[in-house]
Amino acid sequence: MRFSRMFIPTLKETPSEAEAVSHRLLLRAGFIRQLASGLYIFLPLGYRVMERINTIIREEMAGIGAQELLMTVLHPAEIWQKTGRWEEIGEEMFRLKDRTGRHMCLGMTHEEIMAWLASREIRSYRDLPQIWYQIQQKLRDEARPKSGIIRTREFLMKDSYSFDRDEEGLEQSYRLHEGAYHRIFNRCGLRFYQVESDPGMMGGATAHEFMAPSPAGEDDIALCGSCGYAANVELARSLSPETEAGDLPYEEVHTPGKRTVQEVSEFLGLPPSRFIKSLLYIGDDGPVLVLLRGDQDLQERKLQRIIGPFRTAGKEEVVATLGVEAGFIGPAGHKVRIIADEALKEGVYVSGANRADYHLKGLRPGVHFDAEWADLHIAKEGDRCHRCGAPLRIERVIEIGNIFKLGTKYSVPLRAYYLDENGVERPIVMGSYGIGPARVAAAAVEQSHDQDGIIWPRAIAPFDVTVLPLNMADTETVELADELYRALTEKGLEVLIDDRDERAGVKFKDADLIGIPTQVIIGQKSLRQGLVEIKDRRSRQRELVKREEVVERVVDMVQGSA
RNA sequence: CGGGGCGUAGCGCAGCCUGGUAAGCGCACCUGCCUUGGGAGCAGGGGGUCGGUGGUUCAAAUCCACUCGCCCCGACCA
Repeated sequence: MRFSRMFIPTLKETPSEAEAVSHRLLLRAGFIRQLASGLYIFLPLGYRVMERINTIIREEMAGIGAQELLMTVLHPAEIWQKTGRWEEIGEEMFRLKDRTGRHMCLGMTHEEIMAWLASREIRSYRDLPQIWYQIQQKLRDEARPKSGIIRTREFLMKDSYSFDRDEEGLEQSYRLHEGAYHRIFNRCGLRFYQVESDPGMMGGATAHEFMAPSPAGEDDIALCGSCGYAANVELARSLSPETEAGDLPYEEVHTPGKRTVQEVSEFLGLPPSRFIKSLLYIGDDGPVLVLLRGDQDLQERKLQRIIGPFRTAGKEEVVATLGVEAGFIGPAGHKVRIIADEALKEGVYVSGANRADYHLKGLRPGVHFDAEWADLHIAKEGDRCHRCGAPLRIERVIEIGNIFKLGTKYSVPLRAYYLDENGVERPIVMGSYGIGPARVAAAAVEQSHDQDGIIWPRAIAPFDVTVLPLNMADTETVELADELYRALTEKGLEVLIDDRDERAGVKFKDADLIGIPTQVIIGQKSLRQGLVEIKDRRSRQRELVKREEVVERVVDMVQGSA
């Protein structure tokens, strides 16, 4: 491909709206353009990267026997109504009517449609198992699109769905995907973790996410370097640091105006971990008092899993429900449901005395109050692993893929049943598995760049090699460049030749920005000695090679580390 | 949806507080000369209803109201 004929609008300056590294670089290097909030156009370079990622995905999906198909973007409402998600999902779903007034939506995922297809076509256990996948546009009216290509309203997604007879079959399909995902992300050159995740509204029990570490991410994961425990902090368990031991006499103390743990802690000279935080939430089934150790914070997802949707209680609600104002609430003597974090099971604590301006020392769980025990706190850096006790670390990550065991959540309402050997009708057991190719690309840029630009992993770079004839006015340079371009292309490499009539500096800057892994630089000075320079974008190392040996050397480089 | 910020030429910005003499700079773009190993130089040139609407005023990029759009933090994220 000739640079002069390819649409590569590079930018010297960063558009002001771009914050995330991947957003800035993809914009500057001419890979993407923004159409509106959360809507991005992939320019030729960006599209090439996406296609290379998709090719890797297709190869690995084929490797586990998955079959590619293509569904529609527009869905009739009835199918979504059957599973209840038409109502469950709020404003995030784009909805519209066709000309006859029929309700439709734009597909944000395809569990329903896949199950619908299966319900019509799969009759017998002999038809199972199946794995169907597509690489299809998804639309979600995101509350807050952000970070360039990482969170958009319209995005490409590889989504596959497995159909099995039973849990055992599902387990196998799940493992196949797990393996394929590891191969895909490795081939794409990403650093990533597989972590336990919250199945959430997808239903089902087991779910994992594939997470690429990056400060531009939106999730945090907890990792144990010792036993390998890895989980999204939404559900990560952890042991809080031991609290200071020492008995406290059971007594009420006057704490005028001291409400927060911080204030009372300083006032009484005791560490926050000796306190019980009492927080009132209002769930669908009424108020719930949540108890946490003073040095911990509530992981709302964990509470939600126990009591469903909830909100914090207002000031008046606190007084009306508990008879005391916030700041002096204690765990004892209330009629509301009380759920306490497990970290409070042992020890002697200080808490509110249920009386304005007073706190209570010497509180013992099981003696002075009772509660349901649950894991409620957010796992923090420095907490210990609940499995092996080693310290946990927390990392910020981009979710690049996920795998869910769905079970029969979609097959039952959509009547996707098959007949087993005994002629018994059984629901198909499903799994669903996603990968966001654009996030893979963004994560690659986030993880692999320097001051000058992108450094593409070889397997997903828009081109394998770029040829830079520095002086287009020099016939010998141009001729050699063309010759090398042809020879490299014949070797099966994707080559971009910068044939623009630009100064050397411009070509160097653009080449580094765009991030093609190997640069072949043809300058007059070296050429007079019959030498051509080969530069590795990542290491920045240059080597001078005899002009006859360039092709062989470049092919080695490209294939060597691919 | 709550909080914050920003809309002036393709991009990055100044001007706004203190209304008039304020449509300006750098880059990019076009023409010519020159130059060719890290975003050159000189000369000439094109391009902007100052996001939109309404108001205040003799006069609005500048003040006021409304509105649209974009970004960031949070909530949400099937």
